[in-house]
Amino acid sequence: MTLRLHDTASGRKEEFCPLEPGVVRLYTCGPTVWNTPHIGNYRTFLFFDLLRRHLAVRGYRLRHVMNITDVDDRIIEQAHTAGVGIDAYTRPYREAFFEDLDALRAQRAEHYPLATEHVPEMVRLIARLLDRGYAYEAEDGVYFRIASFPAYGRLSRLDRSGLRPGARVATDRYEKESATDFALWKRAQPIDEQVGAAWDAPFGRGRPGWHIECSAMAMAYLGETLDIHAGGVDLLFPHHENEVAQSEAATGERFVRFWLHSEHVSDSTGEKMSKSVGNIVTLRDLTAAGYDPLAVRLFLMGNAHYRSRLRLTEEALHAAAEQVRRLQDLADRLRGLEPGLRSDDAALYADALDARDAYLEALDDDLNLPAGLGHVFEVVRRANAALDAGRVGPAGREALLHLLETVDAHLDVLRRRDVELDDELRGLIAEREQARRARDFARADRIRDQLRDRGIVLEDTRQGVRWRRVER
RNA sequence: GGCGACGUAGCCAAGUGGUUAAGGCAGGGCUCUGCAAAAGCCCGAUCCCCAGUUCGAUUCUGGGCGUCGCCUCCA
Repeated sequence: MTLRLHDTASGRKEEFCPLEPGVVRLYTCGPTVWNTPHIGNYRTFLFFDLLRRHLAVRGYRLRHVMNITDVDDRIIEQAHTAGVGIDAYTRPYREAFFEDLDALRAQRAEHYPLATEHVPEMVRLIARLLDRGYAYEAEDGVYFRIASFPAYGRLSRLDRSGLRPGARVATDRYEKESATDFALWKRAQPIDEQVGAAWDAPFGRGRPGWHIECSAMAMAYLGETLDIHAGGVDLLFPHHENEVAQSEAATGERFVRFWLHSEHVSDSTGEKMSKSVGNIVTLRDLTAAGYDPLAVRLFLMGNAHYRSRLRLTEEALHAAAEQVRRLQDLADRLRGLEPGLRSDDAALYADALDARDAYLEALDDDLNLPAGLGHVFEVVRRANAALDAGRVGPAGREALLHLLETVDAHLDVLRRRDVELDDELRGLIAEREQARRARDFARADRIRDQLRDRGIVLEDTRQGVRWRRVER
């Protein structure tokens, strides 16, 4: 089976094949570092992670670029209010972003270019657009002339005549030929100078518009044509539409071969999570509530297909946490199995291999991880039953571990986080063991309840006591 | 107003023109256990409504109802 991906431009799943054999040029829209990202942002970033990992599973080398927008209106305003430059203002958010990516185990892209470090590339691109007549200078900046690009609106399927008239014109502070023309360059205002957000350019000192940043950096690192450009659906219009217009107008080449868009996360009522609505939940909120980042990872990545909306609820998060635990526990059981002592269940061996094929096939079908996990958990159940019955031998063990390894190439939840117990908790567990050996079960149970209240659950097994942390 | 998506068991969710509509969570019963936990077994669906196409539709078409998104900064 070949990898098929849903391309927004065609509206269909298309067979994926990179321009250059074996190498994928991937550009993904990264964060604007003006504030703490919320879970919705991370869903998108984990979608990128899933895409990356599956491309790697399919043998492609990756050239993945993810921009970091460190200059824009909000950053300038916030920095000014805080009385610092934009670099100082954005630094903590940039650092927090990478910390969160690590906590969620998102693989690193090959490049994370900062917008402020690629202004010359943007200036050159704007100059090119001016030369070719696709852009014009106005009093307050340089604009892209949408009327000069007939294909405008094709990607997002928006008819320009259908754009709601009025709103944008009435509120826009900038002067331009047409209401829908967008800024490539904004002339420096005093506030920009104060926070260090102004650069020299042939067409006047100023700062880049948001859209031009992605085109310039994508082309700087990956060339004029990208295999895949991905982002959240809310970027489809106008951001990606604008990127296509300015990039293709400048180069005359096709900018993107595959457009991939991931859906939103909504709150428990079904409304889109966004800063303006004020219903955002951050990763920190969830970890503070006792959720394992790996459960959050599985929830964001695998609870629903990336093109359908994901509703954040406690039940769904708990379900994800349980799935992580079940996978980890099965892996532990299999690793701890003494090889060679038991006979194999032939059917289970076949099931494990079949499930692995079905899993990979689901991933090849537009990254359908939820469907793939369905195949996997069916075998998880059978594997546990076989382990209970002592019917897992060397071959079955290998096949099952191979299946888990395959799944973990995407999920990456089997490496346990190092969670430590303090001496007091350790002491309590030892004390309970002593009580149990003395058959003082009342005392043992009391200690167990005590630990449960502190978020530690004990399991007595043949190999001795196991403990794990639980939510809250 | 324009464009679009979705509506599958208590919750999340995959999927298909036709033998039993994946899987997870939650819940109930049971096995195992000192008791638990874990694990396993058993238990759950008029596939939003109506009409049409078809030998046959949850799956296709049309209409309705509902939810949501984009058209403005937004992952």
